[in-house]
Parts: sequence; C-alpha cells; structure tokens
Amino acid sequence: MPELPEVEFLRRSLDPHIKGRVIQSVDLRLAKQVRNLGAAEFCRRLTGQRILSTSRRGKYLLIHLKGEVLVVHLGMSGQVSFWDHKKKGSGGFSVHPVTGLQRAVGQHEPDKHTHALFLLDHGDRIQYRDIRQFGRLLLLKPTAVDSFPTFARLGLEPLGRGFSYAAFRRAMQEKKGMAKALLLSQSTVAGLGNIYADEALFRARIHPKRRMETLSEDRWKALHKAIPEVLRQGLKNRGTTLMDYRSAEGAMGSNQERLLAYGRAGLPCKRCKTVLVKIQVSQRSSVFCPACQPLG
DNA sequence: AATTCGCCCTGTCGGC
DNA sequence: TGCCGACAGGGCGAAT
Repeated sequence: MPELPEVEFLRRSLDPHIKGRVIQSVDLRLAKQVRNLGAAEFCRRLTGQRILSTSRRGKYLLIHLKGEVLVVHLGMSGQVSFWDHKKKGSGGFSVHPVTGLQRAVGQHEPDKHTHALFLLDHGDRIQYRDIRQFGRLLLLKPTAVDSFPTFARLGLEPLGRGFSYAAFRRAMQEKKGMAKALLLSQSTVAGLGNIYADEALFRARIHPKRRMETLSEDRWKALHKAIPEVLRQGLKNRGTTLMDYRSAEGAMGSNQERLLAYGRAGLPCKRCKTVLVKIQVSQRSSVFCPACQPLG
C-alpha cells in the first residue's frame, strides 16, 4: 500500500486509541515478520510496556514505548488496525467482485493473515495483518533507531521543515540514474512509492527514465514543489486505497479518485489528452505522458 | 560506489 | 473448469 500519506494517516488514526495504554501481552503468530529478533525476546520486551507516542519516518510507523521502539513497515499489503472491545466486529474481509476492493469497512476479526496481536487492557488490541508478508516488524532501543541500517539509509522527510529547496538540491546533487529509480530508492527523499513517484513526476513533467544529472534547474524546482504537493493531497484524502489499505479504524482512503498518472495507462492525459503510456523502470511499472514528460 | 537482479509471499485476473 | 503466467502501494542482499 502504503506510502507516506497512508502511513501518516494510519498513524493519526491509531494514535488516540493507543496512547498511554499498556501492552498486556503479545500474540505473535508469524515469527518471521519480526526481522531483528526472535519471537520470545520480541514478546518479552514488549510485555508490560506503556505506549508513549507514535511517529513516522518515511514509510515506517514508530510506536514509542518506555525504553523500546516498535517499528512497523507495511510492505505491499500490511494493515494495522485497532480493535475496540466496545464495538461490534464486521467479520472478515471479502473482495468486491467488481472493484476488487476488499469490503468490510470497520474493525474485523483476526484471520489467517493476521500475524500479530498486541493485547491491551479491557480486551482492546492492536492488530497487524499482512497478506503478502512483505511487511516487517522491528523492536529497537530508542538510541539505536537512527543508526539501524534501514533508517540510516533514508533521505529527507518531504513533509518536514527540513525539506527546503537548498537541502533537496544538496541531497540530490550527486545522484545519478533514472528519476523514477531515485525516487523509489528512499535514499534522498523518504516516503514515495510507485504511486506518488509517478504522480510527482507527472506534475513536474519529468520522464521516469530521465537521467537526474541532466535535469534543468526549473525541473529540479518543479520536482521539489511536486513531491510535497502529491503527498499532501494523498494525506488530505486519507490515503489511496487500491486493495488493502485501511486506516486504523478500517476506513478506506479516497485519493485513488484523484490520481493523474498512476493506473491511467491508455487513458488520455488530463493536461493534454495524449494517451498515457506504461513502461518498466527499475522493475516497477511507470505511467507517464509522453508529450508532457519528454525524455530529451 | 552505484545499479541491477532475484527473491521474499498471497491473491486476482486474463488468456488459452 | 482449470492451469499458467503476469502483475500488485516494497525492500533487502547478492551479484555485477
């Protein structure tokens, strides 16, 4: 799913439910989802811990406890939801036969794809579900987060105060290679995935295969402007739900209705009516307008 | 040092 | 109906 806007909206919807609560126990059903610890240590270190706050770095959700940080990455299909014992469940998920979207908005019972439950008091719980199992859980000491390889690699926060044109230009300056590949790498700007990278390149009128070292100054400026724009629009619309993405309360986003490039191959460009084209870049599909986003 | 390429998974869809 | 390949919001580690 889950790029920066989806993770941030998830964080905002989850935070008020879990802040100040104590994890009574952990039911880890698929141990390999925890990438840096064995199951026993993971569960032991979390048990009895109070949740202090939540934050986000790139596409990573961080849940801060006393002396521990639980890191959640949703991969392609991960979901984190809050189960409220006072509300009724809406059962499991089912796939809508026409739209392909998973039905069942609202809280759902754990199923075979639910890999971890963090049990709070009164029967409430945080549920972690991931069909494709590409997501990951980490448990780190607070002082070890920034130096953990995953985080050490990450670039600028595009919605943070530090995302000035000067900082962006400096971070991008020495980068070579194709524009789309660089945006997907997380190494200069953190949080863009296949959807928002295509959207940002469309807005900035940059071909996905354009070599970064050949970008003109006005395209650099356009890209710096477009990145926060597409992310803020996604956040405003509560994320993009294509299949799996839900907020902590099970709600779908609506940004899929506003995408200009992603998913629109074969349809006319909303700027110039030229038919949008899909190509492979870095083993990911990229949709762009051959007229608005020339390679040369 | 910087790219590229498998690979990790399950599920859905279209073609035959 | 079924089988098979392609594809899907991502990232890591090995190979080049």
